[in-house]
Amino acid sequence: MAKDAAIAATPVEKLAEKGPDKRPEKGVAERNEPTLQAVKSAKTRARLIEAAIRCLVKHGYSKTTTPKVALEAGLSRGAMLHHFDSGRQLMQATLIELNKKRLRAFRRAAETKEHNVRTLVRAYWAQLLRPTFIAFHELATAARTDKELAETLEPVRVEFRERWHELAIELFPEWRQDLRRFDLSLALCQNLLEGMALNRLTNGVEERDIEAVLEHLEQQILELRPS
Amino acid sequence: MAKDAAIAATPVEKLAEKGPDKRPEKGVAERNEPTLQAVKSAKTRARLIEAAIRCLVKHGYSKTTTPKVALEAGLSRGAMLHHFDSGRQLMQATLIELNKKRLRAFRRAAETKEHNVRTLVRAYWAQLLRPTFIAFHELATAARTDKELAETLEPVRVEFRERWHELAIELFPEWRQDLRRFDLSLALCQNLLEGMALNRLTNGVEERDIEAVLEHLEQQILELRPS
DNA sequence: GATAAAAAAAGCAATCGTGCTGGTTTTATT
DNA sequence: AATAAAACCAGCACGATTGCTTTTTTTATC
Repeated sequence: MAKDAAIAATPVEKLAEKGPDKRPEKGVAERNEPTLQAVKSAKTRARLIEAAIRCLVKHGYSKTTTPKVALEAGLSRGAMLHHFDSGRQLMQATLIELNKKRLRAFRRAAETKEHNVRTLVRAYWAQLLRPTFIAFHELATAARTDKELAETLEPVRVEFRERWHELAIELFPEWRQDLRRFDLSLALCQNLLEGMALNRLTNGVEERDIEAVLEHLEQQILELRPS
Repeated sequence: MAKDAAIAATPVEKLAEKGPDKRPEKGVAERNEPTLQAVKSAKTRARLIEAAIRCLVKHGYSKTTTPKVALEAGLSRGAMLHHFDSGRQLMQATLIELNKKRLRAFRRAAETKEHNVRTLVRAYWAQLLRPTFIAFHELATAARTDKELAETLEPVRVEFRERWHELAIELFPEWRQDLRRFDLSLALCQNLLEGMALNRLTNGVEERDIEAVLEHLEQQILELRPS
């Protein structure tokens, strides 16, 4: 992928759905193609993004190339560049999709299980073990030295933080009393778990320590909770 | 760098100092070149490794190429390959050197400052903000999908853990009473701080939260301490 | 000072990834 | 069924990187 960063600064929205702009409704001379072809396009785009995610997990960012992604998606490279003007655009779209996935998983976990600190901590930890997070981390790491990726990542991080904040305060409204401790709890949870998840990827943490850390974190958050 | 992984499995020791094998001492017909040229060789190797570290920090792993490293070191690419048979070997040697740097910084911090929990936490945090850790993280991330790098990283991680463990227990011998809590404290400290350091690199954590987390961690460790 | 070895530089072929262009098939609408 | 617009595929040319080989320079010892 890669290629030296340049000017860029593509609007984030455009990346999310470059696809065929669906004309509103009718129009005399205007051809109003509803969305039958657009659906296929969207599916193909999704397939490419999924393939990109798998490649990031399997080969890592540095070895994730456009031919590999196309092959993984079962498409030709030409078709791929028809949907994404460049390999970089694909990566940016992938980053956005990864964020959506993480947020979806979050909300899902919050809906099904009952809302106590333990389940929420466990739910997040479970998320960090999935490919989605691994791929996200690959891109986040690359974004440190890739201006365009960084520009895509920034709003993503903001949204993630906000959504998580919202969700957590929705589940535990009593925490509204002390937002200071609330933020601390979130920061604690996120950084500790993510750090452990990352270290785990390359044997940087003893497997037997994990459970103890999880339990301790839960205890900590409980003690930080207001009433 | 990169290039598909193959067989490899080079002994780690060899990577650290491939240089000219210094003959023991004397020997009749044996030419006993002491180490005058060897010193220069070692210096050049060090220069290359330093250049590699700077490249990792500046460009990230995926864009760290042999020409860039050679340029950064002020050497020709030919000279570089004279000291390291391949770009990958350089990366492996760099990984080992980074580990040494981290351990050195550790011991240094332990020697100068007085030994209380706060200073040790702060010392580690300070380490995580330095280029050494950034470069290390680039290589650790790459190692996840690079077998050879992973083989180099494994003993590195083991040594780091052991040394840190030794040092900490040396500074706080009272902790020997409860190794369980001791391990927990170390895991807590390492994963939380590293996670925060990594998130910080791409604006993944609010700057104002950092201080609160640090203080909370210190408090936590103090409460985990035996007497 | 001569000489041999190491260090450094320069050059070479091969490979690979990228972006793009031209052409083919599919799909949707009239 | 015709047609136009997509989705898709194959192939090209450029640039970059890699590992290796060959040549020059430095350096150390006799």
